Amino acid sequence: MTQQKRARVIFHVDMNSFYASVERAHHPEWRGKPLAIAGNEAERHGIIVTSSYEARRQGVRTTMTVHEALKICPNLIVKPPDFDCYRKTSDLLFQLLRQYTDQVEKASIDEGYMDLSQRASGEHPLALAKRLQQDILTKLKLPCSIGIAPNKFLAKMASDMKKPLGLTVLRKRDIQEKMWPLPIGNLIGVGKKTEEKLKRIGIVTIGILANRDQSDIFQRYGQNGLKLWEHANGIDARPVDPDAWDRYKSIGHSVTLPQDTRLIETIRKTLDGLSDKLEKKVKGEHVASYELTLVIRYSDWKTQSKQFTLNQPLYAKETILDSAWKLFCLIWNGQKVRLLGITLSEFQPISGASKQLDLFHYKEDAKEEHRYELIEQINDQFGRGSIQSASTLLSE
DNA sequence: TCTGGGGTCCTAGGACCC
DNA sequence: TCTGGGGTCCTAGGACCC
Repeated sequence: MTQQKRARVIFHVDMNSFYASVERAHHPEWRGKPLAIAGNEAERHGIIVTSSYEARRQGVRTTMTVHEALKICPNLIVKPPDFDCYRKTSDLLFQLLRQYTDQVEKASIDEGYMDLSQRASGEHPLALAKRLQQDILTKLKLPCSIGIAPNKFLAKMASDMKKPLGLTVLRKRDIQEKMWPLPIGNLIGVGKKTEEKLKRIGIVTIGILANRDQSDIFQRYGQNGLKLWEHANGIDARPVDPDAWDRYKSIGHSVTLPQDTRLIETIRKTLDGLSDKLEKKVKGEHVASYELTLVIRYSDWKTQSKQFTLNQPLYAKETILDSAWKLFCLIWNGQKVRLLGITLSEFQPISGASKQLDLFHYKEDAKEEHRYELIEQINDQFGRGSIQSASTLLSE
């Protein structure tokens, strides 16, 4: 006989305008004022990353340019981002969450899931959430919203329903009343493109999707559509996975150039800088990569990428740069470049039994040897002489 | 609306094999 | 001989999220 499974108790903790709130915790004089976090406009990094609720009330939105934002909100305080500080604050936040349960999954820098099904105390979930929210507010001076539901998806929808400082319970039996009337664009996973597609066949609310024929949705929109249909019906079996965050699938860096360029020196220098950052990151994670992807974005926003699988582990700046440069020379169409990116993937821990060598402290000649082997492999795969011709390009 | 940077997942089409 | 069909693997590109 099948036993009725007890509903899980999942929290989704979502920090309210996290970067702006962190800045405000450090700058009390900004309290109650419209504040936005944005990069340097002159270098074309000037878009709003996040903003305080005061700024949002005046119409400031994420991805707006600073220029636009200042037009509609002239008294806006614009602060460049301090990601190191946000990461440290995030660490403190998750330490705090883990005092409540070890079943905590970090989903991004400012949001996480908690599975409180097995909590020892008989405390009501809503009371517990209230206590947690107050705890975060008192200890970190940061506001958050918490969604309480029987699965991750519903918990995330719930935390989204009331901001800032919201506490929302979304049970299965609340779906029809609380979730189905919402516009289809509010469903997590439905972006602009999908919203348009769904609206074209009359699906304008979450409820309409939920009540459409499941196999019809699958036939039209495949795996993605099926997932959306399940979510619209409150179905989501994904467990809270405390280790998910540590299992990186890829690590990448990209940068939009101050100006679109064809200058080979600028491109080479940019790739050099990205390789440098990647080496540091990969070292910190104690992994080596067996796959590299180069991304080029052109003036017209067209994006090109090329992936390269290596039979030698990749972890040193020189070899990352060699591979990236090689791929650039292979795929560049000669048009002005707007953005360059390098992403590493297919990792293996370097402390593992597979490699006895301490990869980061080995001798220079071994390093040269390794680099040579890599260039050989690149040449084998893409044709001899291309690295040399790349160097020739550079010296022109 | 002239549009950053960090990620994840899915899909369509080609290569290759039997 | 110009020609089937199924399965698997790989890769580039797109959509989405914060």
